[in-house]
Amino acid sequence: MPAPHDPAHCPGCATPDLAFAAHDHAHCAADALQRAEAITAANGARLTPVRRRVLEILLEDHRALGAYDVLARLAADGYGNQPPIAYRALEFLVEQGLAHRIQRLNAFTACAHPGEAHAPAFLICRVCQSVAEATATSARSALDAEAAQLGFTIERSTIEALGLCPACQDQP
Amino acid sequence: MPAPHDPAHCPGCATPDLAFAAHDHAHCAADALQRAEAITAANGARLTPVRRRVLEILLEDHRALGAYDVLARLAADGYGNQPPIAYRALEFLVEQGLAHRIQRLNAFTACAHPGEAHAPAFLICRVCQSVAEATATSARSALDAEAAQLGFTIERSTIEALGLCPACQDQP
DNA sequence: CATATGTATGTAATATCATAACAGGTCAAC
DNA sequence: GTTGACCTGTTATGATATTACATACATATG
Ligand SMILES: [Zn+2]
Ligand SMILES: [Zn+2]
Ligand SMILES: [Zn+2]
Ligand SMILES: [Zn+2]
Repeated sequence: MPAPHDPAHCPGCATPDLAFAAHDHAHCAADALQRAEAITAANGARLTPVRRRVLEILLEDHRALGAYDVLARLAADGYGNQPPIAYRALEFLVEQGLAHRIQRLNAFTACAHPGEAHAPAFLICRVCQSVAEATATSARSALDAEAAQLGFTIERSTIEALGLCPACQDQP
Repeated sequence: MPAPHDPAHCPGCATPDLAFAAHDHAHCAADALQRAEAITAANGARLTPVRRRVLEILLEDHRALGAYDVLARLAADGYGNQPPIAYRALEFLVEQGLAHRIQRLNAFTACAHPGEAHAPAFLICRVCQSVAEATATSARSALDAEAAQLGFTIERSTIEALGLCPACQDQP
């Protein structure tokens, strides 16, 4: 088990929204898993083996996986291979704030900021399929303001963008 | 054929984002259809009977319809009843900027500002299912700025919000 | 007018994504 | 040790979307 560490002094943790930047992803993933344990415990929820495994799979890289992709991986690991197995675990992770659903892709990705209140925006590279979770605080406030003008109360928002990540802009 | 009119002096046209406001929706829809004729003509595209009918169906109110809902309506009108009939017409309308896809609902809605460059945000009421197309210019700029910081270039964005429209907030 | 070409529509088959409903297992509280 | 809550396994089905190919229509050209 990795030693607990202080995010404020960790080079990996200091850089936000690092999906597109070179970073110690093993650290990134291990840290997320460790937080997941703490968060679920605090919520009185159980991070069971399947659920934990699904999170590990999502954490393998900064991409989004469809439920059936996850399911195939689970089946290979000896878990059940029927859709509800994957959908239930994914739903749990989303409820606990450990994963997000990407509407545009009908897919799921691990949350980059578990346990922190945040308004995420997702930047999806149409070439390499990587997905970065950016902070959309200002976009979200602008949206709230616009909605308020029309008398609409926002409960949940979806902010996603499709385009080219830094790496894929350089080799067209 | 309705007489052409000057949007700047038309009460219906003067109020933007009127989905939630009481308005002359017949005017709203007729105007959109008339614009659609002009836009497709200008683009050298053909607003054929099916395509026109699909747009009319979407314009019936400020809601989003699934492809199969549209398809059922088309079939009732004597058009083909296989999925591609609906999907192709919808795709055409989206390409021409006459309709938008609502990712969250797997559904389509008529564009409220056809022919105008605009960054739309969709406000979806979870009670009455109405969908308002708001202008998300400032939210979109904020998103562009955040993306630019990460070196990401946005090509298309999806901004959607789920919540309560003014009418549904009053009767909970 | 005849025919070639591009574009639109009709249809069948299939792929992909998602949920309902129920059965059985685990675990802790009582 | 029984109860009840929750989790997992399984079957079946529903909802959304695309591929591939055939046919019909428009219009451009000889
Ligand atoms: Zn990482
Ligand atoms: Zn997140
Ligand atoms: Zn209207
Ligand atoms: Zn629009």
